[in-house]
Amino acid sequence: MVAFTRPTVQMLRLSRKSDYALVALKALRALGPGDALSARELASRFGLPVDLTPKVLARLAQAGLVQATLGKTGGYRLARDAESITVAEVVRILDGDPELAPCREGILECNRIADCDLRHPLGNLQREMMNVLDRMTLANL
Amino acid sequence: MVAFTRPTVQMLRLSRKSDYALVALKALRALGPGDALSARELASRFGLPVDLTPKVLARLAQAGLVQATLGKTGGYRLARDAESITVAEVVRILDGDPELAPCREGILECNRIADCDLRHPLGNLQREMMNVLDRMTLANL
DNA sequence: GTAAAGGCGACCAATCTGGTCCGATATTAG
DNA sequence: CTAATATCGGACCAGATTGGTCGCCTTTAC
Ligand code: SF4
Ligand code: SF4
Repeated sequence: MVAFTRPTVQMLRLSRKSDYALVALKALRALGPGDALSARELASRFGLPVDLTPKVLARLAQAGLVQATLGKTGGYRLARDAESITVAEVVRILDGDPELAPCREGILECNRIADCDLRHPLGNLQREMMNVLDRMTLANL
Repeated sequence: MVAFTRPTVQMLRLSRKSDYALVALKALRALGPGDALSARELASRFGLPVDLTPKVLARLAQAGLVQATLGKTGGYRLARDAESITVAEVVRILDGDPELAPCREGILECNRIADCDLRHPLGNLQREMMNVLDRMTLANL
């Protein structure tokens, strides 16, 4: 019953969580020095999933990117300079360290993994890609 | 019954099809000028899925990366210089043009898409990423 | 004490990917 | 002619990941 189910490419894509995280971080960055924003406020302001947003923020807090204040008037604020927060770091926090080559997908392991002349070049590629994501900071995005 | 089901990150990853394509292309590159390899041979030599390999090769043939020879002694060979075949091109052929930002996931469309100051920066990032993949040719991988 | 906030774990539904199984046709070597 | 190859198409399903929700608990402001 859906009009256009354009199949979407999942590969080489940012996860939704990372996207949400970037949205939230960007909002926190625009905050005054003493202010804070609650997860609920962030969610309602940007239309993010209400129950998922706190989880994302919590991960960021664990990782030390944002600082959480408990209590009734609590909320989140940036814990570090916006210049030191990169897209790559956010991705690592929320999705884990990605591997470009699909050598191990879940339980499946590629049977050529022992002797494959593709792994190392792809590893280099991956590092280059992450470097790109690492050069993009919260400040200049 | 599986020992370590390490959850794998699907994001920022090459699809299996693209991986297979690279494996096959690399093998074709090592071929003599007049020789060719059949999909069946490629599959058995590298342990690729027998029924999927012809499909992948067919896509590459459509795109003009490899040349298919019909008939009993047919097979595939590279149709272009290895220097002109890039990882990015293979990905585009097999998975489509990836978008870094998950603005549209299938039917879902992000509700902030109209006014989002994240899209354009992420678009730039995406272009940079694809440039990285575009600089890696079949020759120097 | 109460309300509002964060933290955490478990769970379920939607979705995508990969892989398989079909079938039919054109082409070429031998 | 026969066999083996490529081409094209589609339908289908099982596995895995992702995203989203629910529920309960702790902490803090007022
Ligand atoms: S073929 Fe090589 S690169 Fe691709 S998955 Fe297997 S081991 Fe990794
Ligand atoms: S928030 Fe912006 S970048 Fe992220 S999906 Fe929505 S529109 Fe795209």
